[in-house]
Amino acid sequence: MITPDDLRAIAAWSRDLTQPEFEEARRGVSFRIYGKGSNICHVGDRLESWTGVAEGLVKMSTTSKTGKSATLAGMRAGAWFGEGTVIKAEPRRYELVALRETRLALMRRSTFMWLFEHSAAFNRFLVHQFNERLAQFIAIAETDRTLDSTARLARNLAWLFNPTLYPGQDRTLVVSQEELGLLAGMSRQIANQGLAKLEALGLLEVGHGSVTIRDLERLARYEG
DNA sequence: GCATTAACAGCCG
DNA sequence: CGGCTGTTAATGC
Repeated sequence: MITPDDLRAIAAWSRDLTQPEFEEARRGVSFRIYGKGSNICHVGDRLESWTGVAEGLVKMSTTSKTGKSATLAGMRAGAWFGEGTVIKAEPRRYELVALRETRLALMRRSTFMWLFEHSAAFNRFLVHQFNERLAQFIAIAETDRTLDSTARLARNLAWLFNPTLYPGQDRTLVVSQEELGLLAGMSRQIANQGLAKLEALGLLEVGHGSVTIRDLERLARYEG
């Protein structure tokens, strides 16, 4: 079972629960580690747990009929996902890949359903998260075909700093240019060029193995 | 033109 | 040292 401090650290939603709700959540969470590049699940898998990223970096993507892979969301430590699959008790509709060594927190379906039935705070969190994801997916539908590589990079980066999905995060993320390339669907070299462009515009600052956001609003809206 | 892979020197932790 | 960065060359759609 996860310690209270660890749960609070990796799950912003847990901080708003009542004491009994928090204890119920704590009892239902366990961990699992995935190696770099490993598949967490394929389309159609019945990964029945609600899932949080405790450490690492995960890509959620779909593959079109023509075989092209498109990123739906990048998720860093603190992200939680899979509620749609758990609530509807249906197979996953997307692929999940660990872009680096990743530790996932798995919440039993029964625990999730208990919180869903009993906790107002938990439901508030779910609504906010649904709302944010919907906005992201609408953005994909609107613009994905026309965006150049730099704009795709900008959007994928902005997701990782979404203040609703990651409340209280600072402006710096430890992430390599290769990982950003994997996330945004481009080679490391092109990710490198894109970062240089965005840095020149003052939207972010590139460090050695890290990125610091300077202007999240403009980064999220960047379209070339 | 814009992307990819391969290669490599240089830098950083 | 090992990993990451910045850059170039060769090549492909």
